[in-house]
Parts: sequence; C-alpha cells; structure tokens
Amino acid sequence: MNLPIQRMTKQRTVILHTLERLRNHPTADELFDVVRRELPNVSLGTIYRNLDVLAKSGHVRRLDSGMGQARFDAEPKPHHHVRCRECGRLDDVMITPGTRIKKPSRSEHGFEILDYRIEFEGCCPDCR
Amino acid sequence: MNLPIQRMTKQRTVILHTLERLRNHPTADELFDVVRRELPNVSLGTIYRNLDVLAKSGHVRRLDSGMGQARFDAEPKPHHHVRCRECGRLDDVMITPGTRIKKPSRSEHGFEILDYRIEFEGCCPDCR
DNA sequence: TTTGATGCAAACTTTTTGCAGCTAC
DNA sequence: GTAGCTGCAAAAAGTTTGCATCAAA
Repeated sequence: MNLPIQRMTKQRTVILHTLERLRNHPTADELFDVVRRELPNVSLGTIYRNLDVLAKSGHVRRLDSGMGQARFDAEPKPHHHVRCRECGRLDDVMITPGTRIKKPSRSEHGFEILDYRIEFEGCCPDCR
Repeated sequence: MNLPIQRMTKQRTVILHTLERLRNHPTADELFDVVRRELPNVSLGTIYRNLDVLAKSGHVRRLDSGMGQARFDAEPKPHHHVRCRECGRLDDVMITPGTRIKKPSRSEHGFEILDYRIEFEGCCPDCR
C-alpha cells in the first residue's frame, strides 16, 4: 500500500494536499474548483488523471457515491461511511470498538479477501 | 419496503424477472441485451426508467460498481458483496452468523441509520 | 377513459483520450 | 535528455429526457 509516485509535479502535490484537507469527499469537479483557486490553469483532465494515479498508488480512495459521480477520500485512518438516502451526502464513521466482522472464507466464493468496509445508509440531519 | 408498483407492464415484468434470474449483478446495458432477447423492441431508456422505478419501490437495489456503470441486484435475502480489485467483478456474500456490527449512535454524526452493508474487497479467482 | 409507460432519438453529464509542448528527475 | 505530465479540446461512455403514441387498470 502507498506505492511511490513516479513524479511529484506541482499539480499532483496540490491535488493531494487539497484532498487531504477537504473532509467532505469531493467529486472530481468539486475538487477541480478548489484546486483551481491555487492553480488557475489546471485542467479537469489533470484532476481525473491524478486521482487515478493516486488511487492506484493507494494515496486516495475512490468512493462512488451511488448517485452519479465518483467521490474521493484521502483520510488515512481506517474508517467507514454513512450515506444519506435522500441527498447522497457521504460522511465518515470512525471504526467503533464493538464491531466484529467474520471474514468469509475463501472457499465460499473463491475471492482472496484483502479488506472490507461498511457502508451505513440513512437519513442526514438536513433531510430529516 | 417493496411499495406497490403502479402499472405492471410487459416490459416491467420481464425486466424484473430477468434481473431476479440473473445472479451476476448486471449493468443496465447487460440487462438490456438479455431482456431484448425476449422483447426485441425494448429500448435502453425503458430499462433505465424501470430500474429506477424498481429501485425506488425496493424491488431492486442499485449497487454502483465503483468502476463506471451502476450494477443492479434483485436478490431478496439480506447479503453483502465482494468486489474484485482488478476486474470489478461483484459477487454475493451471504450473511455469516459471526458478524456483529455496532451501529454508530446518531449523536456521533447526526444521521438516522436505517441499514448497513459490508463490501469485502479482494481478488477474484480469475485474476489471481 | 385516463394516466402512466413505451420507443425513439436527442441531449446531458461524467470521464477518458490524443496530441503537442513542458518539466521533474 | 527523456519519460512522464500538462492543458486543451474532442470524443467516449453512461444516463436522462421530450415527445408522440400506446396500453394497463
């Protein structure tokens, strides 16, 4: 995990740092709008290409909002998510001690299990 | 859950039954190809409109593959999923008795939690 | 009979890509 | 110096929508 990145360009640095600073799981174009304030000439294509590189290297996680655009997350601590059924808002849920997951055995489905994550589903304060 | 559907058209019936029969979480256009064998004049728009109706009524679940297209599931028994990191293949994992999830309290994040699901991540037999 | 559903095609949104020039290593 | 990266713009991929017609209840 967190393979080294080939070249750390100005754009890549700003994109990663911006994503680490934002905690709201932005979509590519939301991130674009923020990065653009610092690098006015950056293109949306560069945002997508870098999110791809950073996802493959493990620095960033592609979340997939369940409603159209993908969302991205650079939170390094293990955690889960809760999604609002109404508006698609996606918040972090830190791992709680009482959780115990029985990892399914490989023989059941043939997959080698490397990780898991829980997605809670509900209704956010604004939509209630 | 499973609200009544307004009109049960021929197309809607075939779409739902086809999705129940397929167990591989098809994308909209994969489902389109199969439904078309039975209803040659069906349109992709009808597939999307019906998946939307059936998702809202609770008959179908929109899965979101994490790799482009949404995937759909009509399996009624509660279950989780395992996704291949390499090829995006998505299989079912039936609920195992040893699993215990501590539901996060509403006060932590303000969401009213209605459901949850676990997504295991790994490497499928074909990609190993 | 009426209102929701359909087929078709066009529009829209999100993401990817080709290319010529640029830059980190 | 060179391979990888960038901005730009065009294209592709996936999904939604407007409209005239059709059909379920």
